Amino acid sequence: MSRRLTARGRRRRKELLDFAAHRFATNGFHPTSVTEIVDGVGVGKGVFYWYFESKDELFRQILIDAQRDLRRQQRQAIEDEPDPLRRIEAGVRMAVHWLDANRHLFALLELARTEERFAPLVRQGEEQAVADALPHIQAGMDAGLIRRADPLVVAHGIVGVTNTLTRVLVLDQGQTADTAADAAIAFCFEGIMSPASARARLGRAG
Amino acid sequence: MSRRLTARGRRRRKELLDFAAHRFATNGFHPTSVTEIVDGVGVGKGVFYWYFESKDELFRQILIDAQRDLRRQQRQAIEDEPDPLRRIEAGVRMAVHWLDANRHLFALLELARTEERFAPLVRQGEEQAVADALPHIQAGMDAGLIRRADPLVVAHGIVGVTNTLTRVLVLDQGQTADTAADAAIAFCFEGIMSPASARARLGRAG
Amino acid sequence: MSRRLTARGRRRRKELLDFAAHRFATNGFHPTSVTEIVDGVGVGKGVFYWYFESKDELFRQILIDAQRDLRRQQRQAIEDEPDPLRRIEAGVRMAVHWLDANRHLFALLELARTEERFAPLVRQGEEQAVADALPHIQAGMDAGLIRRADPLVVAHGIVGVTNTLTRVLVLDQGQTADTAADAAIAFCFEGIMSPASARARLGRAG
Amino acid sequence: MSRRLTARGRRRRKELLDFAAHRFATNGFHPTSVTEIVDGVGVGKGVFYWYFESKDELFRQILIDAQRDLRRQQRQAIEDEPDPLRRIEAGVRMAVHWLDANRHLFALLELARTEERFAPLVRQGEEQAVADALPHIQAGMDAGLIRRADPLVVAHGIVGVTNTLTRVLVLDQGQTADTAADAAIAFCFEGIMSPASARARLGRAG
DNA sequence: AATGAATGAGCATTCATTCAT
DNA sequence: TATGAATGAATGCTCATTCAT
Repeated sequence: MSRRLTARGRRRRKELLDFAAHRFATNGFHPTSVTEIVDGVGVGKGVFYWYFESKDELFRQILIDAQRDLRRQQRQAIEDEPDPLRRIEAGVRMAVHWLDANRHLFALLELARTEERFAPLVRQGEEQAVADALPHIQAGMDAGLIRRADPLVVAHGIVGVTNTLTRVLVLDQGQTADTAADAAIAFCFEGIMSPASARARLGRAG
Repeated sequence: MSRRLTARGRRRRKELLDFAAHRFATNGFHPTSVTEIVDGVGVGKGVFYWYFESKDELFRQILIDAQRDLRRQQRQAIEDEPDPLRRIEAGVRMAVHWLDANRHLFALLELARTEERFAPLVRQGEEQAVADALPHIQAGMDAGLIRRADPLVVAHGIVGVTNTLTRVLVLDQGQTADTAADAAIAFCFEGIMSPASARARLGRAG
Repeated sequence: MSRRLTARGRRRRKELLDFAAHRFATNGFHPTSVTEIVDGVGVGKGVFYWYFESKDELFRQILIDAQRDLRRQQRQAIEDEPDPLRRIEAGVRMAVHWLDANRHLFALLELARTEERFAPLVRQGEEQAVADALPHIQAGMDAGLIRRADPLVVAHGIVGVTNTLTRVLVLDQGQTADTAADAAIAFCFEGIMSPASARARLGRAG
Repeated sequence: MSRRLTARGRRRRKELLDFAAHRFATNGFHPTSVTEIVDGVGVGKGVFYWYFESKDELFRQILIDAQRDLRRQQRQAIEDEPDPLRRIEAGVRMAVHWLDANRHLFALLELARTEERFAPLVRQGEEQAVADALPHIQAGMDAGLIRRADPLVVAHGIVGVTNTLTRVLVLDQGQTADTAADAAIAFCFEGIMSPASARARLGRAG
């Protein structure tokens, strides 16, 4: 594919991508038919296959675009922060906001992870995100701000808390992105123990 | 469809449930056809519809059974622990072990969450799990072991970290369930900050 | 495929094969749709795929059956003839009659030869037919009844004349199979030269 | 569609005809799409429909051109031969050479004959070829060089042997056109019987 | 003359479900 | 209980053809 497109062509393609993304998120990938998509956009069936090689390829394109957009925004959000912990905080905050604003894409990424055909793409994006976070975590450890631990575990833990709390607090319970971000950051930074019991545990662990 | 079944009938039904669960996890729900399932088990199509009203209902049954099993095992793991933090730890540890041993059901639960038709079932199971955890978290707070915070946030945070780290460390990277459980518990209990910076942050926060 | 079929199933399958063979012969393979076939037989679309793996496979089956039938009849026609030339004559005669009686299959074999996907099947059948004829040609040569020449060329020449004259005389011009068979046999046996000029040519050739 | 074309236009048209002829011969008429053709030639779709009314018309044009070319060459090959048998021999020889050199067109003519839509064109060309041969056959009979028989049968017999042996010996077995021509001429002229048995048969037949 | 974009009927095939036996 | 056979709507995709530019 990768046709050379006119401005009009690029607009059509975008229209199809957006419409499909919303339908996939609402209805699921399999239950959403190509017919449904082209009818929704108001074009003939051939148009779909003019812009995309297949329904699968369209989905892949949506996933790639989504991950690229999130990454770009996270980078921008982070770039001016000098402090490692603040950089992590900014990244988490931006993730929550992005997932809130693009909840259909959030749903799609989770969906894609469950289909062997698309999972590698999601995993790859996630590895990228973790790789992006790693230097800051490392810097935090070097500066004595972050506990010594496997930076990969730290990164994945942060991602897990962020995604889960966004889903529950923002999407299910309707709280604001900022509230959810605060909660996620607090959980990630301090854990659940009280300072007293933490000290006790630390003492035990060495 | 709550037929009264003979022992042989119950075995047949179980066979179908198990085979379908594995196929769904490997291939996806939609791409796995009823024909594929009955062929795999070696029976005719009528048998399927004797035991299950529909393919959807079969999937629902798998989900219900899985959640019931996990819950039962978690309860057993917890019941002898007197200390709230230890109860939480035991719960997390059991979850990681169960998700490791039943990774196809893990995949299925994630899959079901992405399909509006099945998502309520998963959400309901999760709410149940959170409700089960809440008293212990509350007890931990009352005993001064756990930081004061919204217990719901705490519960969901724990679940998020547990699921994510199990997926990444155990399923993707092949580490043992115990290693992953240790990592999850450490992350949840202590967070990522070093004691020093935690003290600083606490001071700031009030 | 090669399902185990009940008597009813075998009848259905035959119905589909016959109907499709006639449609393919009249309309062509590509222009005849599966829908057309199942509608013509008066069954649902699934029935087609219950009995055949694909439209291609159905066509292949038709070709195989046709070639098997022709071969069987030729064998029977020949078996009581003691004289090699008479055996060849009987074979040609039977071929003309069969092609007349099964003109739709005649058309199909020619059609199949033009599609790379099916051509090997036709070529194989033809090689079989030639191989079947070879011993009689050889016997004729050994008995001094047939000119010494490459038996393969002889066999293919006979097949070519037989097919062509059947098509032109019987199918296009409406003459009887017997008339066409006489013409084919005369052409093959004696060629087109007059005895006088043949003698002259023979003298020349040595 | 008999547009007046510039020199460049004529070249483009020829390019499309040639490319299509080869694709049709390799892939079949139906399986070859217009898109495939225009992509192969490196032009847009509009160009195709500028030069040809439809895909069918393009195919018809290829067939007409092919038959015209073969006929012209056969005429030239024959014109200097005074002897009727030599004229027939020259015609057969040229046919074998032409079919060898233009095997894709050979395939196309056979293909076209199997599709009711195009068959009349092929039949017409063949009737033309037969009509062209008839006077020479008649002259041969009048001169006592050719056995008295229906000249039409003689003509079609020759065509059948020529086509078949060319296909088998040249295309399938890779022999030279001249070898095949020799074989075809020998078969047509003398038939398969030995002189002795021919005499016996002649005596019998009258 | 030429292009990229669009059309939409049509195609082979699948599949959840039903039913007669 | 169980089976083989049947249903037919629906699916992803193709393709000859048309059209605005």
